[in-house]
Amino acid sequence: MSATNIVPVGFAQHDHSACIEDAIAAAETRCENERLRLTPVRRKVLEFLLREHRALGAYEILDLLREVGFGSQPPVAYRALDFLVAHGFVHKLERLNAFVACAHPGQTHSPAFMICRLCDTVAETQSAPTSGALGAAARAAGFRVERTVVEAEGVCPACATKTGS
Amino acid sequence: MSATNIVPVGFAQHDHSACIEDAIAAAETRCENERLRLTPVRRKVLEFLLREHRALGAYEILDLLREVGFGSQPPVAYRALDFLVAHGFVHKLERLNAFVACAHPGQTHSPAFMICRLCDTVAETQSAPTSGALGAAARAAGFRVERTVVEAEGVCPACATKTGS
DNA sequence: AACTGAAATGCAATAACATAACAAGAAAGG
DNA sequence: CCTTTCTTGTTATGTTATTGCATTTCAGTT
Repeated sequence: MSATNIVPVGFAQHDHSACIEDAIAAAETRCENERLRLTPVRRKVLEFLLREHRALGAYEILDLLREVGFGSQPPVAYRALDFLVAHGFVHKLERLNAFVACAHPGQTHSPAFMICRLCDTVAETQSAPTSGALGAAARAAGFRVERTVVEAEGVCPACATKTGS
Repeated sequence: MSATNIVPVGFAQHDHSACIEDAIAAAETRCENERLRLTPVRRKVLEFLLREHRALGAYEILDLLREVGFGSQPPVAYRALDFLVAHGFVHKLERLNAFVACAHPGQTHSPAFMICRLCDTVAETQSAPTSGALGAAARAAGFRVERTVVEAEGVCPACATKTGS
């Protein structure tokens, strides 16, 4: 992994239309390889999340699904999200009860997030759960860590500049 | 801070009645010093959380409040919890949408939690948000971290033993 | 092509979590 | 005592998430 892979992209400009296409294509490839089914609903949900490039609530996603003619009951969205989260295409932000497309698809990762409380922009980066204070505490306690939620709330560079703080 | 302070207590036996009394007394002292009002409802909620020594949902707390004669509408519980969380007596577990009494009252801290997915026991420890991968990413991105959510999900020692895994 | 079992979807209902808005009461400070 | 502020009680509503069940679709097999 090169050093640039761990630089968050959420607070920077980038070629967005290409990033969507690439991400969809990568997801398709991976689903084929692993015999997973990227069905129309699932694909559409992933596409919405990539397009918006921000955290969306399940009901926002549901509204978008309705607009394009899919079922509009909550389970439709939640099931698609469950699939996408289970396979690492999407992450859930526990702090916001919302979902974002994974910014580092394909890499095994323990994601960590920076969430701007002013503009709600989210940047994904990597955490290292087994090193650091938490890993040490878990080893000391005999706790087996299977998954970590790491979310930092604060102010992103753009908002810090705007508000002059 | 001595090394023993970072050892989680959530997976170990301890003198529980003493720990409740001490924590309540400490909260009272601190509220007096800081001109905070530990009102009957707030005190009772803190007491419930200390007594149960596990994460309780707001509606579980509400049921307990009802049983002892307080108002039983959601805002009653949420307001007490808001106060207790704001002043560090209680933490919210974003992963569970539930609340636990702080295990390290008085210390300034960025809490981190280990949550057993089998028995729901929660142990609190310390995280070091500014060091480690997340801190480095935040500095690199120019993101100002104000608060961190660090929650590890996994299996506690007791459940690992029970299930033989 | 028909059969079968597993997976996915559609849908209705409901559960679980959380807040807004306003009236009434209690405490602190003058 | 009076005013201001904080706290509580209550009604109503908003938001997030799941359960259960019937139906359809899909992959693999006959």
